Amino acid sequence: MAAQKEIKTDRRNQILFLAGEIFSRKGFHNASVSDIIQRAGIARGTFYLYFANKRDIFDSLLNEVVDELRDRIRPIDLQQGQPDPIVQLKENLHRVFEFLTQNPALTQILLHHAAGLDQKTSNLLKTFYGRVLDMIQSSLDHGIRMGLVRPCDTRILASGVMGIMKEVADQLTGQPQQNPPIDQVVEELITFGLWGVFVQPRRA
Amino acid sequence: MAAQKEIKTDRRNQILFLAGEIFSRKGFHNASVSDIIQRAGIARGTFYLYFANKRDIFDSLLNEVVDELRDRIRPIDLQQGQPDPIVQLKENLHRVFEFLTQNPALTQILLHHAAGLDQKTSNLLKTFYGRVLDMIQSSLDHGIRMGLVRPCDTRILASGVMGIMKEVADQLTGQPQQNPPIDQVVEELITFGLWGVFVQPRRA
Amino acid sequence: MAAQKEIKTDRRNQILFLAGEIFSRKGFHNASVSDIIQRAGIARGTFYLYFANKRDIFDSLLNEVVDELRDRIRPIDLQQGQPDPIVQLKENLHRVFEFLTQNPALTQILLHHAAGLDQKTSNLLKTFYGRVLDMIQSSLDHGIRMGLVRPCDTRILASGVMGIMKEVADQLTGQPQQNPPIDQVVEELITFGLWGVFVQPRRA
Amino acid sequence: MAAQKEIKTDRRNQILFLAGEIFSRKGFHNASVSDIIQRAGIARGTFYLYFANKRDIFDSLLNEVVDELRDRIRPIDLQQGQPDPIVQLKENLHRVFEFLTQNPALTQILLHHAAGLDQKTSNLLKTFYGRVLDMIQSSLDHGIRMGLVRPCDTRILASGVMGIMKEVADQLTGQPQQNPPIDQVVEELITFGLWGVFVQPRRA
DNA sequence: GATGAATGAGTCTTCATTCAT
DNA sequence: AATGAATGAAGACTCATTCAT
Repeated sequence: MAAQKEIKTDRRNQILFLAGEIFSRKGFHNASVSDIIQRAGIARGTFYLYFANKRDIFDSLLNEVVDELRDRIRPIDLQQGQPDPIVQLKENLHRVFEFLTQNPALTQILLHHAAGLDQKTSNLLKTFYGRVLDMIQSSLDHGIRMGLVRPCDTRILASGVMGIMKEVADQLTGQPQQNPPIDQVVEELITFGLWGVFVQPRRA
Repeated sequence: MAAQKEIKTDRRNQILFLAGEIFSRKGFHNASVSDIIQRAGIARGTFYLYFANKRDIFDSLLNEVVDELRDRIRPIDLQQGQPDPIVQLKENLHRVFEFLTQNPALTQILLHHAAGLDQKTSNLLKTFYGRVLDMIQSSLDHGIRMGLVRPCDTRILASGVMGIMKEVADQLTGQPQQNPPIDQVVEELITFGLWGVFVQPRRA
Repeated sequence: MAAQKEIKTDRRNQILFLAGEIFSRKGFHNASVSDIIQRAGIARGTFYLYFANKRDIFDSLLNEVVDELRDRIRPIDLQQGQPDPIVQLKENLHRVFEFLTQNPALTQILLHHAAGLDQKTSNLLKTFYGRVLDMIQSSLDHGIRMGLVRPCDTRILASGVMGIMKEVADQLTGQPQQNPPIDQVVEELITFGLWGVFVQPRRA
Repeated sequence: MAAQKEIKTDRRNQILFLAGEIFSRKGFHNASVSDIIQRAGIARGTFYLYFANKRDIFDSLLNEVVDELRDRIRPIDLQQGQPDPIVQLKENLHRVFEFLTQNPALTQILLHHAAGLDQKTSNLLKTFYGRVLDMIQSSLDHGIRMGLVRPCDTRILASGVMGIMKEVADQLTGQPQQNPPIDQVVEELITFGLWGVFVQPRRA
């Protein structure tokens, strides 16, 4: 029974994975159920044994990324005894980019094919990104209060920070290519976020 | 004759504008020609008097943004006698955000509904964004050579910079809301890009 | 007023003629009103000043051929004092082929584009061809009674005779080419119809 | 598997047959896919399971006639030991009329609804009829050289002969009716073609 | 009379989903 | 569980015809 279940799960996951590649390449509307079953080598009816409909399989993929990212993004703990906040930040970025680069198809789906599908998906994304945005913003606010971050419009900069992450993630997964090691990417981004690009230090 | 032509152009532009709102809200596939003609208050045949097909009107909108942005993004001229590079940078950002905030529907189409439509559109975007990316990267490279920018992986940071712009543009146009004045947004972004968020100056 | 009327008639005839060429080349369905007005250099609305609708102009052309052919095909008068029946036959054929070769477009419309348009046109053709068929058959019947024609299934042979005329007419008008003189064509056909192609005389 | 395939072929043939009746009655343009599926008692989508589009099913029907006729029309072999040429001719006619009378719908499609559909179909017909015409003409030429056929304009007479066949075929299939036996029709036509209708033998 | 922008009924075609085997 | 033939709702596009100018 357990073996049965596992087989079923395996089959489901296999279809899911292949569908991910298809959606990633073609987007939701251009990808047809025919594309998926052909790629998976299954019959049309079999598809509907594992997924309620085309939206269902897409949602499954999308939830997979979103859930995993939610897990990997952890609020920065400023209590004493915790690692340095910047180290925590690095670890966050590392965990996120590690997952995304290992799942380029899911990344492309999240970044390019989820927005604007319908209201339900829009809300899902809005909630997810909103939460991340809030986390970034509150970190900045906190930093300002602690005198670590210069005063600024934290809403705008939070957006900027998220934009950096999205675009770099896109760059890293957009096409099969040799990417720099994640550590280096993270290092560059953190340096950029903290001190910008200018050589001349900022004058108060 | 000129009046006639103008009337025809006006009608076309009116349909174009309303279609922009529809596409912006629903995306290409979920928006039907019926939606557009209903919104525009015209007959089905009238639509095809001004546009060859559904793709044609979408492409017209997309080209409109891309062309306009291309016009507004100007390479930074480092020759003597020209305005300070940072001033030029500010002007670029100002021109871009001004257009985008005034055309939220077009912005949403560009950011969310153009990717993955088909190969042709993919190529258009790849070319456009690629050119912008190159411009940013070469500016950074140039800055490094001139000793103004600290050495860094300019490819990654160029992506980051573009990500900032995309995400902020999205933020500013995503929903009807009161946005901060463009000048202030630009100021925040430039400060962020140059010096980051950290109060402590970077140590060599 | 008469001049006016004539002008109107001229314009109508001009459109009619050009439409004939279009229908002849494309057939009723593939020819569009746009094709016709473009060829005639008139506005869309103008077309409907002269013709009630697309069917109307087609019918006008068709009636033109059918009426003219009806005029040119005259029953063979066997009364004494009339020309030899075979001479009358030759004259019939001559009149018919003369008109058809001079109006290749109308011929093609009659032969290829009128059948199967709708019930009304079908009936028109059935009536016209039926009358011709009857005429041929009754001539044969008459000939048999007079001992000039050998006994035969006159229904079948009447069809055959009409088929000869249709196909030869098609051949003569199907494409712009140099045709043999009508007299010669008629001569060949009559010889063929009377004596066939065989050298050996038929034995009783 | 073989049974499956047969079922599928059967269904296809069934649709094909019924579509033939529809096209035969209404012609290509007046027949709608709705007509066909209604007649066949199938769903809209089912139609497109067996045929790529409306043209495809029409072409299939047309090719069916043309291919079959090509098979049934065999060049007359004048070598010694072969049946008398006139016997061969009779057999040709018999095979052709047998097929046509058994497939009146296909015959009507070939004769009335294929011409002028588009360039592709025009070429198909031109090629087919052209080949038949050449065959007839070269037979006549050959007959003249052998002294069996009187000298004549073989191009014109070849057209005439083909016209006979077309028109008689049309007559035999145009409407449900009692036709004379094929043998008798063939006999009449051959006698007509060889010796014409006149009782008086032709004088040199 | 002439114009041509506007109309909308009519068709073809696609594709996600179902269900009998 | 698996299959794939069948379904039909949905949507794009055409083009003959009208009518205000």
